[in-house]
Parts: sequence; structure tokens; C-alpha cells
Amino acid sequence: MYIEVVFNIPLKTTFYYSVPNKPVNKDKGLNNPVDTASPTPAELVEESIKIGMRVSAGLGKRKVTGFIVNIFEEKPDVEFEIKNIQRIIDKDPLFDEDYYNLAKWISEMYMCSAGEALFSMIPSGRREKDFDIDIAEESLDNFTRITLNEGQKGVIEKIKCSTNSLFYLYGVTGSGKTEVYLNIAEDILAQGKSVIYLVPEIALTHQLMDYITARFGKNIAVLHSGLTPSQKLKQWRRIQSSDAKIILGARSAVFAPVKNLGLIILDEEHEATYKSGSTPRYHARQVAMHRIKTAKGKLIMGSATPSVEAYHLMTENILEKCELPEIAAGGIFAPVKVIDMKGENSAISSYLAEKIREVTAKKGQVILFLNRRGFFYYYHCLYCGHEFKCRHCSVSLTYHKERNKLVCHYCGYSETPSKICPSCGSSEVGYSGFGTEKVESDINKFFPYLKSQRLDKDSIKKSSSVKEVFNKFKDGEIDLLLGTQIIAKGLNFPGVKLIGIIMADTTLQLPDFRSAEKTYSLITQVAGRTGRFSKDGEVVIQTYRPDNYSIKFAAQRKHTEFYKAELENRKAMNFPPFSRVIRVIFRSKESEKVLSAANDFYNIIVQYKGNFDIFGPAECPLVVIAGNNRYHILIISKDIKSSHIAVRKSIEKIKTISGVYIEIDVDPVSLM
DNA sequence: AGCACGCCGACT
DNA sequence: GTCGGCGTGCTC
Repeated sequence: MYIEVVFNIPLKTTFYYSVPNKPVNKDKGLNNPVDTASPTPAELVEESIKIGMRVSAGLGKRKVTGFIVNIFEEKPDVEFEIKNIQRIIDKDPLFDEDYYNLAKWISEMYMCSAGEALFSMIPSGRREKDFDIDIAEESLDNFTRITLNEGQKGVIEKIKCSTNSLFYLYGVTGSGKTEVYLNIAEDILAQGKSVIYLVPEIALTHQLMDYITARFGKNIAVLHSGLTPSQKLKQWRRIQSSDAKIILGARSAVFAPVKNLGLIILDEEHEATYKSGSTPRYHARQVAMHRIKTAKGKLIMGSATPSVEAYHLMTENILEKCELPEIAAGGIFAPVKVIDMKGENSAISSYLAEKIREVTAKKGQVILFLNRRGFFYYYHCLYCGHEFKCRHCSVSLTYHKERNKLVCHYCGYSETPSKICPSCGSSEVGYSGFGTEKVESDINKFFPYLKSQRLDKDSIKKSSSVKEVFNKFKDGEIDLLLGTQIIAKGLNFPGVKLIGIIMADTTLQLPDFRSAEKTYSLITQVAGRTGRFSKDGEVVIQTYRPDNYSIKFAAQRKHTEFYKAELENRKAMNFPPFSRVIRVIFRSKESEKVLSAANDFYNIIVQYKGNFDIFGPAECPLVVIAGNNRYHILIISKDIKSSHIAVRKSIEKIKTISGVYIEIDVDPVSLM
């Protein structure tokens, strides 16, 4: 008997092995050891081999784990000598042929080997281990059905009756999206089908867990990167055996081996965490759409701030838009005030400073958002606010202080910044930008009497955990919380009466065509959540560009207007959703090698004439990560097919330079 | 991706 | 003479 095996290596080739007619150390690999003393008939061994099992086999000089993807009775007609496998690892297959087709789709789509795809989809655990789904027993009994409002009832009815398969639940936080998801899930489960419920981060699975169990019982499985490989394997087996029919998890749960898939829920669709950061760089949304198409099920995505791509699909009626009325629980939005930072001398505007004084005097709490450290300097006219953009790409130019150059990270264009504003003639052009430290020192200077706490990735490690800080904040031991995205959860505390976005421009001036979308999304999310928890709260947004459409429309809650403006821009510039992007990244410890590798690639891909444009090579916005110098090339096309083929052929053709690594990102979500 | 082989320069 | 640097090529 012969088998075809794939390994977790970036090779397109599959490998052939033979299976000896005697048990191959079968005991070692199985969870339930067999008695090796009694000889197992050859047929039995062969019969027990199935597609989807793992084997251990010699590959070159080493012993590697691979997946069986095909089985043959006859010896394949090949030149080379076929080796025996060393042993079979699994008693039961981990996937079937349909699932292998999904892996092949991933490998095609995201340009990796089928082996790499399978290894990222399937847990690597060897021993099944329990994962304590500690559900308070009383919550099982105490479940009471929430009464749906008219809006929710309407949407549920619409989704149930529609012949469409793709839906978008468009509604603010608190509009009751979860209830809609679960009502549809109930319907699908009643039909004997399975449901995958995706959330952007692990923390959210914990919250939902109790609630879902209370409602549907214990046939729930969890899959996320917080579990050990063995725990994942156990969940995997439960899903395979249909012991679990609802799968709750983060990005990778989209690969759950469900039988009879009926529904995928993808909450907070706009979140970038749905896009994998390592090979294969899949997007859970894209995978979900593909799985639903093949399974003929339904997909419901939802968010208060849909990605521009999703919004576009709604206008095209590819996604059926289901709107939920503003706030289900009944509430008001906090007023949003946009402050022009022009002429302000400190990181905290006089308006915001006054508000902080006012609020804290009445024992209210304050949250200040600061999006990351000042990686990028913002070069602009301090008088009229004119911003410097690339004349080719219309993406913000990044100022490099050491070189005194404005650089475009899309096409590689650079220029020496002019000393005079091209728009108003003012000589007050220059760069600005400040990090957490500057804001922190300003706060301490102005409000030495306040108990303030910084919360970002750097500060957690040394001091306390996020949870601790939140608990302190909740108990009122902290007056002012200053931090990055992490503190978004703090918006749910009723004591918070003031939220400030210190520099809305930090996301806006990122050298990324999604910068406006990210800015809009952040402001809308912040402004949308606040009113719900503190009735007399206020949101203050500081910016040098109060008239920028993303800030203005988000602050005024003119959502349709924002998407309209953004889609017009994207269309004019031929950016997604009006095109598809493939990003090819080159990295190396040696800076000279990267650029020459990128140039080599460029010279190869230009030869493949197709319906696509090539941008670059250019430095990645974050030029050096972990000692690696980084360059990228962007291939932008109306139709991904021709660029896909060109990239694949170029990768095959390019001579590898030692120490230079090439990574491909299809439909990148971040271009940093 | 690993790992070995092999071809050159440096050094006891 | 041989140790070790990394460019090249192969893995069923």
C-alpha cells in the first residue's frame, strides 16, 4: 500500500511513501495502545490507514510529521525510490477529502503549499486533553429569554426567509446583534446543522461562553490560540463526532471540522485580527465566505463600523444589509466635540484640559486615547493644515528626520520637503508628533493631583496586568486612564464621563490607503459606546485636521456620507474594493541584499504582462522589524487572477538569495 | 524549511 | 594541512 503525504514545508510537491505490511510501531502512535504481542493481520493495518491521518516519515535526513492526502493500492510510477513510513500517528483521521479541498483552496488563494495550509488549520496535539469549560451549573437553569424588540424581530424574520446566503448586520454596539445571531443559530441547530461563531479576540469567547451554554446546553466547543495543542485536539474530536454543534472561537475557528455546516457568524467584521499575520495569511471573512458557498449555508457578519469592502458589497447587494435601529436598550449618544489643535502648545488642548478639570472635580473618570507611539512624524503646514501626499499614490508621505526626506512607502518616491506651504505660501511648515511620554508629562504637569495610570503594551509588563488596572479603575482608584487600543474596554465603565482622542491624526496620517477608514472606525466606535454607559458623557477629539472627512463625518455620525466619500476616493485611486492587492515583502538582516532581491523580483514580474500595476519596490513603513530590513512591492489589479499567476510564476523563477526571505500577502489588511 | 555537500579563504 | 564560512541543491 502506498500513500501520498504533505509536510509543513514551503514546497508544492507531495511525497510518496509505502506502508509496510506489518504494524509500524502502531502502539506508540495511538491513544489507546494495542497489544503488539498478538500479530495484526496485514489487511487490518492497511485498512486502518485513511486520508487525514498523520504519519511520521523520513524526509532527507530527518524525521517529519506529515498528513496522508491520498492512498494507492498500486505502486506509483515514479523514478525515485519510495521509502517506508516510520509510523502512523493517529487512530482516526483528522480530516476528510472535502476538507483537503478546503486546504487546497487556501494554498491556491494565499500562495502556500497544501502542507502549510493543513498544518495551520489543524491542531498539532497528540493526546486529547480536556479543556475546562467551567460553566456555572446554575446558569444552565437560570436562562431567561430576552424579549426581542421590533427591529430585531424584523431582521431575524428577514434572514430566516431570505434565499440569500450572505448577510450583514449593521448596527451600533448595544443594538442587540448578539440576540439576532443566537436566534438564527437556534433555527439552524434545530435543522440539525452546525454553527461556527467567530469573535475577534479570545477575551470575547469567555464572555459569550456562559451565555451560549445557558441557552443551548453543553454541545459547544471552543477553539482559539489560548488552548494548548492537546486541548485543541480534544475540541477538534468533539466537533468531528458532532458532540459539539456550536463552535465558538477566534480566527482559526473558521477551520473547525464541522459536519453539515449551516451557519457562520462573524462578529465585529471590521477587526483586523481576522487576518492572519503569518503564512498562510488568510482572512477569516474570506474563508468563511468560501466555506459557506460550498456548504450552501448562511453567513452573518456584523459591526457598527463595517469595513469599506463589506460596505461596498452591501451597496452591490452581494451582502444583504440588515440594519438594526440605533440603540435597542434605549439610550443616548454622548456629544462629540472636535478640537482644532492649531495654535495649541501642549498635547492637551485648553478645551480638553478644562473638561478634565470639570469632570474630575465631580468625581467623574477620564479616558484618554493615544494611538501608538509616534512612529511617524506628521509633516504638514501648521498654518493651513495642508498635508503632503504622494503625487502618484495620494498616500501620506512619511517624514524621515535623519535624511530630511518625505518618503512614499507605496511607490518609493521621495522628495525634500519644501520650506513653504504649496497651498497657502506660509513658511510655517514642519513636522509634529508626540508619544505617550509627552502626553504623560503634560498630564502630570497640569493635573498633579489626579491619580493617572498609563496602560499600553510596554507598561503592562513591568507593572500590573490589564485586569488589575481595570479593577482599580472600576473601583475608582484611578481618575485618569491613558493608553492605546487596549483601554477601549474601559469605555464600558459607568464612571467614565470624558473620553479624549489625543491625536486623531496618528491613524489618519499612516502611510496606508485605509488610514481614513481606521480613523473613522476608531472615532465611531468610541463615540458609539460612550453614551450607552454614561448619560452625561462627552467625547473630545483633538486633531490638526478638523475638516478631514473621516473625522468630521464620524463626529457628526454621518455614516453614509463617510462611506460614500471613502468609496469615491478608493475608486479614483483604484484601491480596494475596486482592486485587489498582493503585497510581496522582502526581509533580510543585510540591508543591501533586500533591495537587490526586491529589484530582482520587480524585473521578473514586469515581464509578465497582465492587467495589473506594480508599485515599488519601496521601504516598508516599518523599515526594520526585529533586525530585519524590509522592502515591499505592491501588485494592484482589477481582477486578481492575472496578478496571482504573475506573482506565482515570479516566485518560482526568482533565484533565492541566502538570508533574504520573501513573504506573500494576498489582500493585505495592513501595509506596515 | 532543514540539512548536507562542496568549494574557497584563514589560521595553527 | 584543516577548520569553517555560506552558496547550491535535494527531500518521496
